[in-house]
Amino acid sequence: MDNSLKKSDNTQKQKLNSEQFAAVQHTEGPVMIIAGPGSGKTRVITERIAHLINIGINPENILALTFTNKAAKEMKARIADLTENNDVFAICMGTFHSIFSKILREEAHIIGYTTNFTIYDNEDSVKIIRRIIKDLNLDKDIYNAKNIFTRISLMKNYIISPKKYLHSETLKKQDLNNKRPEFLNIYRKYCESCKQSNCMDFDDLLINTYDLFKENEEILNKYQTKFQYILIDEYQDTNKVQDEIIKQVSDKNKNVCIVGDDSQSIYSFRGANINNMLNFKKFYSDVKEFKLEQNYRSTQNIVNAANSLIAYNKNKIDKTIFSDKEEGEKIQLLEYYNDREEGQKIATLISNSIQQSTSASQHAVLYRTNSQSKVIEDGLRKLGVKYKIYGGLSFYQRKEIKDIMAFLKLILNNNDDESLLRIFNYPTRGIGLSTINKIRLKAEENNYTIWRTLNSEKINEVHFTKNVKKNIDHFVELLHTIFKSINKNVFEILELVIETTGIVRRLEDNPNPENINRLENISELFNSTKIFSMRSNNDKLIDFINEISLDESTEQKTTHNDYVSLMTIHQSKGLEFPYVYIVGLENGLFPSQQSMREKKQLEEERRLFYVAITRAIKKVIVSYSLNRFKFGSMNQTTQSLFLNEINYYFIKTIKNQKAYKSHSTTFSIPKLNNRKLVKITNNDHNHHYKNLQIGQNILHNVFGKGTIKTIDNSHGNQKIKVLFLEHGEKILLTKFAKFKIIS
DNA sequence: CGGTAGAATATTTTT
DNA sequence: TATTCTACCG
Repeated sequence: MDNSLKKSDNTQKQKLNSEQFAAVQHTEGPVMIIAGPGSGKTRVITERIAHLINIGINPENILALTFTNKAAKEMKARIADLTENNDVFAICMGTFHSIFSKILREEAHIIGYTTNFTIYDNEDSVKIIRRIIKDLNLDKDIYNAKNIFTRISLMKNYIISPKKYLHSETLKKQDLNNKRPEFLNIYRKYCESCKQSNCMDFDDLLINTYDLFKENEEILNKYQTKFQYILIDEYQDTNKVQDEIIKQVSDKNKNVCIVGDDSQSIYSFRGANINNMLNFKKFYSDVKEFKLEQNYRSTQNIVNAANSLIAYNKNKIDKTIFSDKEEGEKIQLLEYYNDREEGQKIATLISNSIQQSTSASQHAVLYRTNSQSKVIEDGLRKLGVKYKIYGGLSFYQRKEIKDIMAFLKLILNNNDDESLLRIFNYPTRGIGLSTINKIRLKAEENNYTIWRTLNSEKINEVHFTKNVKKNIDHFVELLHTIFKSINKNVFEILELVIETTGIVRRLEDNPNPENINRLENISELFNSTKIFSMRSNNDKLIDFINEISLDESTEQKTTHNDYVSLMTIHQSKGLEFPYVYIVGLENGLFPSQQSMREKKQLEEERRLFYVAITRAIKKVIVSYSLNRFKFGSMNQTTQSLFLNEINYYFIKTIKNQKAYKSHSTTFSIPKLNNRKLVKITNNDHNHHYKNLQIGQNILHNVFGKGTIKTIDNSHGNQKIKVLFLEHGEKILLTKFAKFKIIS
C-alpha cells in the first residue's frame, strides 16, 4: 500500500477522545457528525461500523457510502482488523454510483432496462449531445455540447426531468436568455437516446435509483429492510438526488449517520449542495449531533491560519477547530517571477528538503488546475526527484483502451449505440462517415438502435455501393461472432476481440512511439483482465465492465514507491502530507476567474484553499507567480485575495530576491511531449540489444524485472515478449523499449 | 473512403 | 501551448 497516503499512525494508537467515543457508540437514530480536518473522521467511521458488527449487527444490513471506491476499500480493510469478522465484505460499501449501479442491475427490468445496461462516461455523453445538436441543425457555438451536458447533468442532480423542466418558468427563461430555446428538446432527445440504447450516464445511476424507489413501494421496502444502518461519509459533497435517496432508504429505521464538514464542501460544480448537511437537522427530528473539533494532524499555526481564512465565509456551521500539537512554523509565502521559475524553485525546495533527511513521499504539491502540474514536473524531473501525478486521464479513458472497451461493452449490450458508433469504422474497415450517418438516420426514423437496424429489413431501404455493402456485411458478421463469446471469461473475450478485429496487428504494423505506447497500454489491459479473471468467482464480463466504468482512480503506475505527490486540491481531499506546497495563488487562477464574480462561488474557492492548507501535518508553503503562461502567451497576474485573509500572524512572506533578474528563461528544460504518451528513448542503444536471447532477464524502466519469452525479428522490427515479475506478459519493441540486460 | 496538414479553440474542479 | 476539428487531396 502507498505509505504516502496512509494516515499517520499517531492517532491510531491513542484512545478515542470522548466526543469520538460517543459518536461511535451512539448507534440508534439520526446522527450528524461534524468532523473538522484531521479530527480522526475516518477512524470514527471505521470504529463505528466495527462497533455495529461487534454488537451483533449483520454486516449485510449496513450501508456505507464513501466518496471514492478506494476509500471504501481501505476502510473495509481496517474494519476487518477491528472485528475479527471475515465477513466485512458483506457490508454494502462503496460510492453512491457503484452501490446503486448494482441495485439497478438487480431491478433493471422494473424501470425498462435490462440487467446488462452499460454506462456512458462523460466523453460518451458529450459526443451524443454533439450529435443531437448537429442533427437538429443548431449552431454549435451557441449550443456548446459540453455546456449543454453540464446543464443536463445539473438538472438531473436536482431531479428536474424534462417534464418538470416544462413547468419551470425560471429555467425556461434562463435558457431563453442564453439564446438556447432548444435546450429542453436536446435534453429530451438525450434521455431518449440513453434509454433506447439501454445505457445510463453517471447521473442516471442516481436518478434512476431515486425513481425506482419512488415508484415501487415493495422494492423500496425491500431495501429499507435490508439497510438497517446507513452511514454516509463526506455528506457536504452530496447532491440533491443523493440526499433524497438517503431520505428514501432511511425512512423506515431512521438509523442514518452522516459525516462531513461543511467547510470542506468543494464539489458544487457537480451539484453538491452544502445545504444538505445544514438542513439535515431540520428534516429529521431529534438528530444527535457530534462535533469533532480537535485536529490531530496539523500544527497550531496551520490550524490557526486555516481558521482565520475560513472565517471569511458566511455560510457555515459554527465550530472551533483547534490543535494541541506544537506551534510549528508559520506558513511561508513565496513570490516568483513566472510560473516556470515557480516550478523550478519549488522543486529545488523539495529536493533540498529530501536531502535533509525527509523522504520524497512526505511532500505534496497541490494546485487548482491540472495544467499547472507541467511546470512542477519539469522542475522535479530536472533535479531527478521522483514524483507521481494524480489525475489527468484515467487509464480507462485513454483512446485505445476506450476503443477496445467499446467492443466489450457492445458484447454486453448490443444496443449501446455510442459504443457501436465508436468502432463502426475502427479499425478502419471501409465504412465512412457518410455511410454511418445514413444508417444512423434510418435507425432514428424507426426508433431502432443501430444494431437492430443492421439486423432488420430496414437496412435494405438504405442505398449503398456494392463495396460498402460488402464491408457492412462483414462488420455485422464480425459482431455476431464476438457477441457469441459473452459467457466466456473476460480474458478470453478480449483475446477474441483483438484477434478478430486486428486492432493490435494494425498498431504493430506501424510502430511509431505513439502506437508503441498504445500497445503497452493494451497489454496492460490484458493483464488486468487476466487478474480479474483469476480473482474470486466473478469473472463475468458484466462485473468487469461495471467495475471499470466506475473506476475513478487516475493514478499512474510507478515502480518506485518513494515519490512526491502532485495533484489538484480536489484530489487531495482526505489525504495528508507532512509538507504541502500550494502553488499558483493568483487571482483568476485560484480563485478561478469564473468564481470571482459570485459570492457563493468565491466561498467555495475559499473552502478549497482551506482544504489545501489543512492537508499539511508540519509545514505549508504557498506560492504565486507574477507572470503566468496561458494559451501560449505570458500574462501578468496579481496575488490571490485569499492570501490577505490569512491572519498575518500565521504567515510569513519571503520575497524572492532573484525573482526579477531570473535567468531561468535562458536555458531550456527537456520537454515532456504530453502526459499520456511517448517515452522516446535512446535509439543509439539499439545495437546493444541485437543479440538478445530467450531466457535472458531484463530490467525495464517501467515494468521492472522480467524474462524474455520470445523474440520476433520479422517486419524489420525486433519484438520481444517478456514476462515481467510484477506486470505479467508484455510485447516490447526493442527499438523503443528502455531496458537493461541483467543476466 | 482515408489520411494529413493546417486551423480553431481551449483551462476549473470529477463520480 | 496542446489538443481537437475541418478541409482537401490522393
